[in-house]
Amino acid sequence: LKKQRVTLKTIADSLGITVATVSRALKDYPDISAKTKKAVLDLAEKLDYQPNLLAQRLRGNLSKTVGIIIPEIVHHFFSSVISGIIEYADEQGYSVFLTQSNELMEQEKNIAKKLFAAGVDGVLVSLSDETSSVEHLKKFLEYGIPVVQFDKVNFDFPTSTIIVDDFKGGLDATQHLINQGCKNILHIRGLDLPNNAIGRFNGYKKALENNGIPFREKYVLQCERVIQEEGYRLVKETLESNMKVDGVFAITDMVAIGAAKAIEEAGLQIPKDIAIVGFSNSEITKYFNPNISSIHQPGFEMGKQALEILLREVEWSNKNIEYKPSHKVLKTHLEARASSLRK
Amino acid sequence: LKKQRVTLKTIADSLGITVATVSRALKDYPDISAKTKKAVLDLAEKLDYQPNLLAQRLRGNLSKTVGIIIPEIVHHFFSSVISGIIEYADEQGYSVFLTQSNELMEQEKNIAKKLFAAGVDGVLVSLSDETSSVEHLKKFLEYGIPVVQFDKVNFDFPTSTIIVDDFKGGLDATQHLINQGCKNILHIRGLDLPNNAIGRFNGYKKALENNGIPFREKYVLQCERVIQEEGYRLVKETLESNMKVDGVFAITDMVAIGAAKAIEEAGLQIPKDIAIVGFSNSEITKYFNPNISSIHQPGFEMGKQALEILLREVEWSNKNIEYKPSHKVLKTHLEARASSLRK
DNA sequence: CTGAAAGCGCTTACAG
DNA sequence: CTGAAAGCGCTTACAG
Repeated sequence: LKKQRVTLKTIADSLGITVATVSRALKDYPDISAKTKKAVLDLAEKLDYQPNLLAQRLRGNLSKTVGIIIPEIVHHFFSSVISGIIEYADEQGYSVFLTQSNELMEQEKNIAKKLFAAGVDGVLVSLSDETSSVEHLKKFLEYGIPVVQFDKVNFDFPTSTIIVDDFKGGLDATQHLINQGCKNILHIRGLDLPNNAIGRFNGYKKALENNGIPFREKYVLQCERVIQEEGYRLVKETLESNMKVDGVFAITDMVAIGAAKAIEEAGLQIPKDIAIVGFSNSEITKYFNPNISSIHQPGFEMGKQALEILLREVEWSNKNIEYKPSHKVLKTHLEARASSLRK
Repeated sequence: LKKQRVTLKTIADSLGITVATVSRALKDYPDISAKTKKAVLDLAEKLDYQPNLLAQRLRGNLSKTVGIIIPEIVHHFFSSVISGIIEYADEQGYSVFLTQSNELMEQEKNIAKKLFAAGVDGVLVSLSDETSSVEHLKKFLEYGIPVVQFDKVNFDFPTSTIIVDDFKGGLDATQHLINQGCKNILHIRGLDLPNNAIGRFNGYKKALENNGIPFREKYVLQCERVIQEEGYRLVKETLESNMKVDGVFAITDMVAIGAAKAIEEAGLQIPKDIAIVGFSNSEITKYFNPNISSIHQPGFEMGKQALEILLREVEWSNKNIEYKPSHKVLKTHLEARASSLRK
């Protein structure tokens, strides 16, 4: 014998009034008599009435749901972002429709359709590494559904963005290696498209320039996918080719760890022979031996702020208020550890 | 100028028919004329019609949403579970309402209320370490909303469960240490309540018994919280007390890493002086130096299967079919690595 | 073969 | 102060 869910009707019938009155009493409308209000509130409390969210949302033409498209859930940085989003969504009475693209543009397209069908009020997206066009996301804007891009964004797509200062991160990482005496610094970069790969690369270049170190194309290696194995492969090949290397700035911590393995296998010492800096300051940097220096990226904060921006725009959109996309850049900082500290 | 969402009415008006007919045409009802059907399908395609999920769900008295209560999102094992859940939910046309308890019973209670209000069709829950009573989850069952517990479960609560074989894991881990020549094996256990802490502890005990090694209370240390720092603190204290230790079986990989740090700081060698085995086979075990031996736990698989079980029960519940809770135990296996292999 | 009607649970402008 | 009615977008039993 299943219990039946308590609705406005349950309360109304039991009190001999209409659902309209019950609804108003619960929502503290001014015109309700004190007596009725008390009766309704007491009974609602007693029966543990919970409004049906689906009905409220359908009626209000608002789903109170936001979609998130993320490249990978099993990932320290992204799961931190998710955690920030969920916490703030909860505070604001929003539900979150979480999806992952697995870094594939095709999946991103399918997901976009589903989110649209689900009637989300807004979308938070971090683009896949493959995403070369954002056609599949334009539909949201056409229907007045705000989109906020975070971490991996396309600046040609006119939405708000929130990223970390990848340029500054790349600059700081490289300057730190130079300060430690490195002169032949390898940069293992990411794919062509993602702004974070570009920003970090530009920071690397600028740091060399600032210190009068010539930029050499062959000191920039590109991952086919941003994974540990690629860091390992690229550094192994480089060391076997007898290129002179005394520092490595890797696009991510996992790539840095791959590099570290190749360096150790070559019989070289970290940081004495080759110093290493990664990016993200993920948990793993503190457990790998040697501890990996890294650029800290505030994931939780990014998630929270991305949703703040989005919900503000959702409100504006509902009120038909025109707004301009905003562009936020969160600060990064270097956490110098054993992998680069030569002292 | 925002575009308006396409509804059945948009199509009906444009074709001069009623929404009922449009609905039937789209759902491939038998009685529709070929001509009407084609006209509707063509226009729906052209306008990229997507049914309003809220309306469908309200009408069908099914939210097609399941709630997940998880202790921590930023956690390798749990994020793998989430990933498995989301993938299968997507296949089945379900949405997922993801929440985290932060290992706090109080938060778990609040979350349960929210999930109920949200009208989820079912709930997947991994209990917080603190959870001593499941009163807050009973309401779901009373209303015919199935609950499946995973990983950290309470067997007194009559729902289906899916866990890994913690007993076998603890047994294998300890037997392995014994095989490597350890005779004085420390077990760093988790809290009193979680079944996984109990199972692993019992496996430890049984392995000692199987090998005629006496069980000694003082070789079992308990974490106040299951975190790295506790592994460090407990092992450090033990070593300082001059207790004889040549092996450590830790409740989790992070606790094992804390233990490893304490051992190294004491000037002892891993695995020569003290061998270590952790639990979960998280990513970090492969990057820590020395690589940490661990018991593999299939997170993605657990998430997927938990949802499979849940959705089956949701269906039964909707059809008022009686069912008995099922209890699934996934296999674990040891991944022996440098931290315990003495050769 | 298709329309008219009812209803899922809610909210709110309109009456009285 | 409260009721009656309409409507959010859908589905489906009932007519014809």
